[in-house]
Amino acid sequence: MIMTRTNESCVRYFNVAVIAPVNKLLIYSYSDSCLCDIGSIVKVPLGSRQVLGLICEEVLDTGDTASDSRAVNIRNIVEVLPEEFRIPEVCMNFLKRVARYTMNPVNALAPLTMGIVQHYIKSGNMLSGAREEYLIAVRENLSHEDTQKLTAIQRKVIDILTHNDSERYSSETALARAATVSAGVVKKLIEHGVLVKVTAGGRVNTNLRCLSLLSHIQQDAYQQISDACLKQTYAAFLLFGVTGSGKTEVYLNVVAECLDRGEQVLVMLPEISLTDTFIQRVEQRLGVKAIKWHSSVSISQKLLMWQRIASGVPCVVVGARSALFLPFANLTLIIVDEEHDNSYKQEDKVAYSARDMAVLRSSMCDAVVVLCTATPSIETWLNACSGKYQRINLQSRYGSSVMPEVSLVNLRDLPLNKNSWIAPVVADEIRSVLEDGMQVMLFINRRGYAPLTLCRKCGYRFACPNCTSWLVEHRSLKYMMCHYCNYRCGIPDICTSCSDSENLVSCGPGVERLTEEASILFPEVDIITLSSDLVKKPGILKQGLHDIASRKKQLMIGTQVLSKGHHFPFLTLVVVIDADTGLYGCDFRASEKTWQLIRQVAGRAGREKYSGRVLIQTAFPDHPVMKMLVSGDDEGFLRFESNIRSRACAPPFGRYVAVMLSGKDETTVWNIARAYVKNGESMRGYGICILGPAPAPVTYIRRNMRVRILLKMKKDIALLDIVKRWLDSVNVPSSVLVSWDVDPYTFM
DNA sequence: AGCACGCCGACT
DNA sequence: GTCGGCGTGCTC
Repeated sequence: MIMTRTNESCVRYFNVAVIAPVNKLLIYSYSDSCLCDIGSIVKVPLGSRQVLGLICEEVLDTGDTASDSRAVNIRNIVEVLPEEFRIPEVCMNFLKRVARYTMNPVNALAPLTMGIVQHYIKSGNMLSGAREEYLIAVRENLSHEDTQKLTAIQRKVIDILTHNDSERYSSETALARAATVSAGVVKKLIEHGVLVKVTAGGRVNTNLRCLSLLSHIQQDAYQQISDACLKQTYAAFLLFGVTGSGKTEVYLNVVAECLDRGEQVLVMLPEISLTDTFIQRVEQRLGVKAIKWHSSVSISQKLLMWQRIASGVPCVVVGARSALFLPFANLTLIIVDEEHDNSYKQEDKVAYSARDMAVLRSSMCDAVVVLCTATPSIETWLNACSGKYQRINLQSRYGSSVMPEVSLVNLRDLPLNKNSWIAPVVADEIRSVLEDGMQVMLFINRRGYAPLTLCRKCGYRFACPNCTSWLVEHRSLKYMMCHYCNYRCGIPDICTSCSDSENLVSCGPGVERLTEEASILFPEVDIITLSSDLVKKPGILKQGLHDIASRKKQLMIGTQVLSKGHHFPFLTLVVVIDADTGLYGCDFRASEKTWQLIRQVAGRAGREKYSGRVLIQTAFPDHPVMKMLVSGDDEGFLRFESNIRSRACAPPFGRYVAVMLSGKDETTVWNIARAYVKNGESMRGYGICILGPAPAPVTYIRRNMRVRILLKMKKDIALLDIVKRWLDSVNVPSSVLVSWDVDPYTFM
């Protein structure tokens, strides 16, 4: 708490990040010094209305030295929200660091931390009955005598809870059903305190714990991380383990220990569709109610959890990247699962990498961070090589399963038939596996039926009227669609240009077309097709995965949704239909992405007693990525790829900042871009190299012309301050939108 | 985001 | 001369 100076009669001045599109901090005054400090959420007047704001720093020299503060009329803070809405100091420092790193004002970042509070205030402080979720557990230290007093029926309930370790019950009726008693019995036991409701952040009930036995290798890994957590200082780990090596079991043991010590833990997952299954696993293993945090959790639930997290109660939060900005008061461990996954990179609004920011967050609060993956990003792998992260290997699969054998199908020697994307030899393989009663997965990273439709008579190609992109035919959904702006129209039967109706052809394969081919090749087989647009409703994916696990479906055809996290015991053959998309494109991460994706998909095969095979169809069998996928030489690939990056001074050896300008009027956009480049010449003195302006690869999106400027520099945070000044140096009209991305992932 | 301010065309 | 369209800019 900052002391009030006696000569100033208790009036204090603060820089406030208001929740409004204002790109700087505003000064407000407050006259009751004890209630308000850095991290307080306040209501302030802004023009004619009131908005929420976050107190960022105290201004000690107003009036005298700050020349502009005299010119403005400093208004008073209207209200300070109660203590339970205060953002802890570490979180404030973290926000400021992220703001500097991403070259944004704190205003732009503040909603990430306090957005839910804003929702709550806006809705008139109404909490629409946040029904608290819980698990039912037997009271700790229930004595033998206590049990003796119970009736036989009541003991049935206790038995269910104590003997069936891996099952957790989250409602009275579910437990009653499992114990074949009436709900009243369970209710009475709760009333008498024999059973308790375990809520999120509640005291850890250790007799609910059921950790599995670890192998020697897992035990070593666990020990290293556990020891680091005990030291209460920052440490970063790369937990490098092939799919199926038991990474999760390793870190769940550490999570359990942290909770026992009364600490807070964050587990980040790349995909929200994975959280429910994961939370179930956490709750079964650790016997605690986990806090779920992602976009589809209700506001009232979120607010309740937000306050609990801010109050510092021990808890485990499982969430998407947005959970990183929660007001943890006592965070000691962050797990970043599937650290290589590109969905950790947020690209709209404020661009940031949740993985990198998780490392930063840990280092700022003396926490331990564990990056888990089977296919590390080059960044993480190099940090592990240099000793910045401690590397832990889990290189053999748990139990008896072995890594699948990978081979290439050279499409140059074995060309595909017309309108076919499954090579005849591959079809034979698939058939023989299916005949053995095993499952097959065909992987193609393209949604829809066909990526391009053209007229063979006049050469017309169906393109989006608003973007520089082809319209993708989605035959099952009965429309053509632009994957950039969501534009849709009916599937044409005549050419837009020459009105010919005989010569429209679909070019290239998508999941739907592959399904069509497979159902002709294997008519007797049950096929399931999974892609993000076919599984929009949450239940459908779950049902689909269930059908696969129960062997109701033998052949699965899908996009990326199939590559992550799932476990199919009877899957023994994985076919990568087109490994080459993007491999020779302009993207400097193309090799890395291809390697990660194929390696992940390959990891789905042969995870239990049946060994797996992977076939990769490629026209470039000599490409180093393909060669190393076959040899399984992960380390070799990572070394090879980092050598290339090193020579080009590409990330992570140097830093890129991508700047994108877009607007309806081409000339204005180009003029602004040129003004930026001209002003940028002065940055060369700092070793900042400026490239462009150039039209973006997707030149138009929603009729907006897009022009790109790329900056290359050394990795030095001070340089970003210079770049920020450069970004402010051009007067940009509101018709042009300027956005930037430090450490960009894609350049589209 | 709102709201004021100002510049320009249409209309009493 | 005055009303009102919207593009531009500011909010402590």
